[in-house]
Amino acid sequence: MMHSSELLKGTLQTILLKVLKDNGRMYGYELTQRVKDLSDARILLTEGALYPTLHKLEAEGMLKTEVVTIGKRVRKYYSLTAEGKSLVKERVAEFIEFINTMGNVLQIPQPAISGTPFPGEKKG
Amino acid sequence: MMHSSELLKGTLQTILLKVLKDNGRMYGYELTQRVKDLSDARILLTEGALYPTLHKLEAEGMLKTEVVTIGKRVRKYYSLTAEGKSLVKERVAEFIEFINTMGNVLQIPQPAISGTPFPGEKKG
DNA sequence: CTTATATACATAATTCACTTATGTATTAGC
DNA sequence: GCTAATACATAAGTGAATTATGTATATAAG
Repeated sequence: MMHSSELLKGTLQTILLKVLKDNGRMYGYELTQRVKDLSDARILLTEGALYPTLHKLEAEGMLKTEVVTIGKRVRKYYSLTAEGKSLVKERVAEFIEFINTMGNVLQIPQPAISGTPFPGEKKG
Repeated sequence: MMHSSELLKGTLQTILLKVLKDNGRMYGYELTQRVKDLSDARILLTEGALYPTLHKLEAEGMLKTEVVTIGKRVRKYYSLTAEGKSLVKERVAEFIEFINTMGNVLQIPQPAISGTPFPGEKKG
């Protein structure tokens, strides 16, 4: 899923489901780009993780697909099913509980969790 | 490391290092209890994950040990080396960056990350 | 035109942090 | 005397990821 950080493990399904919820129907490559943008290039999805995960979520009935041909290119659009929408809520709630728990264990002061996206970064 | 949540993966070293920093020298079993307390029983370290990780951190020079005999019981106390202290800072900073990044990707509103430990839970 | 890069999908082999299972031994509670 | 808690340790197995590979179209640069 990513070059660095062991921490991303276990977050892939949550990320894909939530980004699909927020953006409506999207195709695989588009998802990688959206996540790259949202994370300021900190999370770079690899195909080896992405496609098997999408296939799995589809097989489980969380996602439905629609194949669209653009010229000679084939795109497979994914969107949430009713079950999928329910799963997103669970997963995001679980993630929030996780960070609150970790915040207590690691004794992280509140100001450390900033409202500002990517503070202190430089352009260019 | 835990029954539920795939999310804990990759957090074990960070947890152990930070709890050792905050509590000084501790032994393995004590660490499992401290983490259980701090997490309101949400994070239950298993020995199969705990001991190999402690051994690895010791082998890497991040922890030093001291064996103490209490009656006929043997306790192995772990504490941070100078290198270990430096590693804690890195790891905690990395974790904070991780949750800020995830907060942006998942579009989690600030109030969701509460200053109150374990809101809404019930006793007993 | 040719080459490199970006777009777009897919799967197989491998890795590695974890879970599960197992083993040993002391101490405390009923 | 039995069970649970304390206290350490390691081996086998799992599964979500990485890495590697494959196919094919579109575009920009030389």
